Amino acid sequence: MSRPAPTPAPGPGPAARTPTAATPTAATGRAPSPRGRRTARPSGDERELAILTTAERLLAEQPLTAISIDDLARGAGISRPTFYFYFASKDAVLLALLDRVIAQVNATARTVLDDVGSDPATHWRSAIRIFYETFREHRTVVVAAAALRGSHSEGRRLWAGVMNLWTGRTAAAIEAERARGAAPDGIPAHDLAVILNSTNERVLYGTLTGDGPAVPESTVVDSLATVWLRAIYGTTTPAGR
Amino acid sequence: MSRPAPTPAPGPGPAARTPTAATPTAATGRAPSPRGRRTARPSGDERELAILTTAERLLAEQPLTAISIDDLARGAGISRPTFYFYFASKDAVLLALLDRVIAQVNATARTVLDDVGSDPATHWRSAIRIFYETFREHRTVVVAAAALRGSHSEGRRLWAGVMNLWTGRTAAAIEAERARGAAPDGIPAHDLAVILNSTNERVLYGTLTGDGPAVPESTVVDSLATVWLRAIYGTTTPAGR
DNA sequence: CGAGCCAGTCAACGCGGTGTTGAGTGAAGG
DNA sequence: CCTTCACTCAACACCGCGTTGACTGGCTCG
Repeated sequence: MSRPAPTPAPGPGPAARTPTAATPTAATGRAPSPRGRRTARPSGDERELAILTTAERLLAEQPLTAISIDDLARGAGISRPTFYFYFASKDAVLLALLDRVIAQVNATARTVLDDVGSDPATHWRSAIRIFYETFREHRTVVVAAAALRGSHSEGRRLWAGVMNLWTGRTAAAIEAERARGAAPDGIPAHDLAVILNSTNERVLYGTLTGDGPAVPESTVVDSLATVWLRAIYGTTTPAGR
Repeated sequence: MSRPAPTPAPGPGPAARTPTAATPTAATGRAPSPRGRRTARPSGDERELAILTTAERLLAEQPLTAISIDDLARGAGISRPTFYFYFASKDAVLLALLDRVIAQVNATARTVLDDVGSDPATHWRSAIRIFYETFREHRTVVVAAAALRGSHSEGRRLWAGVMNLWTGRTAAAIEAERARGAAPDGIPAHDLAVILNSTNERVLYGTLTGDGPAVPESTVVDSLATVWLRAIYGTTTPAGR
């Protein structure tokens, strides 16, 4: 009964070490122990962080399903029941990890992409590059999260949120380009934005995991950028014969 | 010890009911009982089929992880140990299901797409439509298989095979179009093929599951076709300002 | 300063799912 | 008839999960 109540973020603890960087992100586990912990007793945060880094390390070698909670606990130097004091489940750990990645990609994107773009080509290209770099840097987490998405509703929701944000921005940018007469109509801007962002997600995933046919790392960004430009600015094709 | 030896396909049984339609597809489970069964004692095949249909039925309501082997066995009117006589694991069942879908999409595609195309636009469009129809018809299996792909190496391999086949065809068709001067260069044909097929996979998945931002069912095929045409035939963009 | 609270910890338990063993049964078939 | 072989299942061993309940040691407040 000493479990922390469903209070997500009580106040700024002394140490600035809080791992879950941004986004509200509800807890994962069914019932009992939601994510956060109340006070800032130092050892506590260290443990939480130890769990996260252990998870990231193990994920580099094996899929989430092959990692037991006991592995995570041992890796962090605690017992299995103690693990549950910090996280409600394995999934919750991965979700916390994913939170950090999402926060980073969003933050980076904001600093670079706020201007609509004097030169559209480089504008779109740099947006793609940011996605690529962040995915690449945290590939283990991203790959594991993609797997989670298939079976875990909370994971799906989280990912859907990210995609919504990005397709929203993309759609707005496309509409702006259309408004100034630079891009043709033909597909609703929102749908086109969904398609292009889906493309990035799937292609980058394939390139970074390397299963199935994939685009080589050295040229993914350029190839994707070319497809984006053609899809956004290209006319509906003469398709001659 | 009466378990069937690792013989995948011994000879054509009397009944033409063999469920695993095409592709060699090694067994899934770690060690003991690989997929097939030897002779054609009728009750045997019926059982195997009963398991498959039960799986497909249950998948319509719940994810694979929520389905226990006992559910499958009971649904087919057998006990749990007996289940293992037919399949090595839950995953093997899904893989068998997926085999059928793959065989169907490949077969359908072959009948429709063999000619290079008098009218490119409709050619590409009908290729996309076939994918869409088949995905749609077996959406539960496809969705479950996509989830499996994240954690199961055999599932990954199977899916990679399909994608290889399709990107190969697409790349060949693109190169043919380039050869006759109808399409420009700019991206290696193979890479473009990978990108476009990845796009289809991800977008159709999103549309059929409905999580995250998605393209409406009524227009997916058209929108995708437009993107394909622009990506294949569009020039590298004037991108003016 | 002593009482009490509270973050933090873990041995031990119960549960549900998995895969295996070993003993059967009944129909073909020599 | 007696063997063989496809097929079946009760019972078992095992593992990972999530929970309980008891314990500890530092902090705070009367």
